Amino acid sequence: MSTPGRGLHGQVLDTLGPDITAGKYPPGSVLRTDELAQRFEVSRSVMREAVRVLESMHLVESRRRVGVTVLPECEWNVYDPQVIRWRLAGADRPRQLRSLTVLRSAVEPVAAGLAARHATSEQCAELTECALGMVANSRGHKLEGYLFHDVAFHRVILTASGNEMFARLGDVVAEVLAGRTHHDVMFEDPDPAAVTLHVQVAEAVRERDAERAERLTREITVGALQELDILAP
Amino acid sequence: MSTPGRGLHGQVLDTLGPDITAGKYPPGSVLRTDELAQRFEVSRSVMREAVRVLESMHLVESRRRVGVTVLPECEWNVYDPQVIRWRLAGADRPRQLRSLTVLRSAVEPVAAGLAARHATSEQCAELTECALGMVANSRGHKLEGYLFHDVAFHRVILTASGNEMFARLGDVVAEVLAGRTHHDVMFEDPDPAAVTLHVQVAEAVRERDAERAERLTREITVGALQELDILAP
DNA sequence: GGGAACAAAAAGTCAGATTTATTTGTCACA
DNA sequence: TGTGACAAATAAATCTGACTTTTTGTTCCC
Repeated sequence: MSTPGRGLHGQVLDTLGPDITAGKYPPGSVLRTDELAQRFEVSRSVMREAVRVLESMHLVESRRRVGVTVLPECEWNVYDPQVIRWRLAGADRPRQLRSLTVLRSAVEPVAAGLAARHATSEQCAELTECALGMVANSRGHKLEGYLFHDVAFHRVILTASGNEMFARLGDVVAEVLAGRTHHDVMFEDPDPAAVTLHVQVAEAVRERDAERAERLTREITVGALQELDILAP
Repeated sequence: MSTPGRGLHGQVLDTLGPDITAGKYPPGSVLRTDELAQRFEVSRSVMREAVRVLESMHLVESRRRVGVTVLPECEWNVYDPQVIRWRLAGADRPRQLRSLTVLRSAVEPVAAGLAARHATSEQCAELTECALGMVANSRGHKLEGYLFHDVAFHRVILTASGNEMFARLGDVVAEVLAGRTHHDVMFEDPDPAAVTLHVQVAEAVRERDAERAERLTREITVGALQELDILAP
């Protein structure tokens, strides 16, 4: 996944990024460039490049005479795919998954509604194909095959919405779905009701029924929220 | 706004970033570090830092023996606040505003529903205060005062939702609202119906009525969509 | 006790040398 | 003619050391 170690500075980030997002250095901690360069056995220039990237993610702030200060969590660019991966790999993975699932529950229904209006006929076909793939893999512990088509399905919806911001959430959704299948408990076959809903969403989009596509997708995301016990009592 | 020119590499980014996001260098264009360093009259090290930042935003890709390649728009980290600002400052500002407004319409209603469940009493008080501020500035061409309270209102909603991903959209919403007031036509006083809706949302949150808060906020965002002529025929 | 001058610390900048990976072209051999 | 290996060219990647600038804290004098 992603691009591990594209250059020395990338390798430094692969350790330093997760360390920071994991809270190893509490907000306000001060690091010094020279010290870091020594620790990672790289030149100062390489270390500076790494710091610049962390700075662009608002994970740290570099100030003269002070050093590289770790910023509080509320400043981080939590939409940066790299930051998301680092956080998902760390200890607060569960909390991160909850945040992302709530985001999904807000975005995907609207995206589905837009997809019903803007999807090309190719995208409609893709969608149907994905839904059928999900059905075909919904019984008999074929979880990987199911996941593959599930991810593809939601990617098509987000892309077909015609909104670039939605489209870019495809990777996030993929990460969340993969996380649910691999890390969390999902020994059993997927919920048949969920499978049916996906098929119906594909139908609704094909029939240009925006309202129905939105409502059905909302049911899917409500299910995702319930799996994580996120809901009102 | 933001932090212009934090170091030489920042100044380089202030021109190179907008240039790239404006499409001045079409996707696939190849830039060379040395050439750029000469053009901007900075050392190669500074140029490299700038390139690293652009690379972390997925605006460009740097490869040996090839150079710095500009990536297609679909690769960009469109949620990066810096990228958003650059694009809003450029020629496709209208398209960007539409994307962001659609995102708002998806996120804010859900955020309001969550805020009704999780808002602290201080946040409820803030919300009421903001709504009252909007009312007070809703007549007599007090657009700046209105904008100030409007931005604050939506920030509180997003923060009070308790979801960090939502909270981080505060700046985006601020940008969109400011854009509407300053750039687009808004000579007249704001729509009285919108003002009333804000007051009612504050009420709903205070009374912990999640469903009503969500529904009312959806009405607000539908209004925002209509202003930009984004809606079904 | 307050303000100005001074000193130290750390990031910021630059320039040159060197290394490394990738592409591209060439040449020999099948 | 095509294909493989090998060599050269190229531009990024890295390292190093010297120098600059800004900020902060201290000290000294009034």
